Amino acid sequence: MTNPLRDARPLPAQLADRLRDRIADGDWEPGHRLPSEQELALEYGVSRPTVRSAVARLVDSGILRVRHGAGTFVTSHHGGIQAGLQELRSTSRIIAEQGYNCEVVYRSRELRPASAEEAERFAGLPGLPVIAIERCFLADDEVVAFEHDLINAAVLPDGVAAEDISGSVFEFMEPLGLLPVQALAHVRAVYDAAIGWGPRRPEQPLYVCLDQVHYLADGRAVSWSQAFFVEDKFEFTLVRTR
Amino acid sequence: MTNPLRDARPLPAQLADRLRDRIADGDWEPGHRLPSEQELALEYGVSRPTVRSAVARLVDSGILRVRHGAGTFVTSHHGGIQAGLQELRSTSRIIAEQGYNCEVVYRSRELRPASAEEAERFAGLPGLPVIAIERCFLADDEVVAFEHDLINAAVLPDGVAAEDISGSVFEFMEPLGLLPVQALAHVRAVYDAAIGWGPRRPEQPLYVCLDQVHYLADGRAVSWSQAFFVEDKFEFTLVRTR
DNA sequence: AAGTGGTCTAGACCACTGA
DNA sequence: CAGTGGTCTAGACCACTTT
Repeated sequence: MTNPLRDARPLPAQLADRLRDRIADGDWEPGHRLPSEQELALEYGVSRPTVRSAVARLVDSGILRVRHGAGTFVTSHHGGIQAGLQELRSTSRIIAEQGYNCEVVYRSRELRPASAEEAERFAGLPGLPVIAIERCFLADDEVVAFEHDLINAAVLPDGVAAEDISGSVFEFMEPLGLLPVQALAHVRAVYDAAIGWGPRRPEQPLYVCLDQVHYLADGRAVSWSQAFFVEDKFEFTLVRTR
Repeated sequence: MTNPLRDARPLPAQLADRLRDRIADGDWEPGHRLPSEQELALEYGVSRPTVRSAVARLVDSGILRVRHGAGTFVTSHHGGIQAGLQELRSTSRIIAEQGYNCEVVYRSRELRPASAEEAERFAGLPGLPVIAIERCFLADDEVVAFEHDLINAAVLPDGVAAEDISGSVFEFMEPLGLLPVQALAHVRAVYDAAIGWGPRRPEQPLYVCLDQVHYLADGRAVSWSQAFFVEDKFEFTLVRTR
């Protein structure tokens, strides 16, 4: 059976957060060299592969740069909200961690049966109850993303209503023990005036779309999320290796 | 499998290719379970972490699906050219490996000094010699991508001319020992009629742009590539983990 | 030469699946 | 229950950078 107590995040992700915080706090300035992987392993009481995995995450996010034989260095970064594509984080958290004031505005929230196409995403039958959400994200009062979410209501405990959800979906799911641990994402470019809404929508309806299904630790699909990031407001980085 | 070759690719990448080939050959059909990680490790003479790393690459590409406790399964795939974003492969190879006939058409090839902005990408000075290339990729006679490349001519051996380059840039660089091992990529959405050219350009000028700098094993930046993938012709997949 | 990151191994222990 | 994948460790050896 599933053990609800043992859903701590993996060590590399925890360590990456601690290192990210130290950099954000100015503990290590841009250009500065971090302690060696060996030293970090000792300091945090983990193995060197775990340190390497944590560092790799921050390299993906564009925060660190590694130079073979020389060391690991803090990069200085440019415009846009930095986001590593490979790390699964809630949109609001990505925005907030960059020092912006993040606000989430809901346009609609509705419990309804899923269409055949929608149900297929959850490997479920048509008519499966889902909570459909439309919302947008603001960073310092500027619209930076729109998001369409479909939450599989079958995995939610009884008595949860669509109106209970506000702000971050991740923060809503976490106390229920339903935090997604993995997402299978597709990347698309979208040019569609029907996506944006509200008075502050961007002039040009051009978006990077992350179409992703979120999975729980037990493999169940918990949500289907289509996030539309306003082009130029985000800086999506990615490390590709041979 | 001890690895006697000096500049061989990492074992996980080699193993991923061998598994990919076996799947392409129909050795394992969609839906079928692969041998366990332990068995694959024995069969190929590598450790289990190496097998896991290889499998992770194929999961990123959408070719495999892993079910905890049950096994690793071959997925059946849909439309578009499948490409895992995290794996660095040449555009022509991605297309060819999906069974399409890949053709590369060059529009221009030119040796010239880099502008200030361009040189910055290479951490070089303005005036740095670069080879600028414009080309497009066809899969089964259909245009699927346009690409602008800038190759740092300072890393090329003397006597190499812009006209020597044809087909895949990777295949041109490999025998020179200048194969990139890593790319730092930015993902953007682009809607611009100035990108496409030629009689077969797509009706709608909407692209997923991979803006990437390629690095050699010694850390030198060797090329700056802006690849514009025609929306809907590619299926870029990505696994995001917590 | 010393110290750094790059790669890979062997193996331990856990959680999950399916018979 | 046996077998599978999920996670993490300890350490070996190599290539590279710096002194």
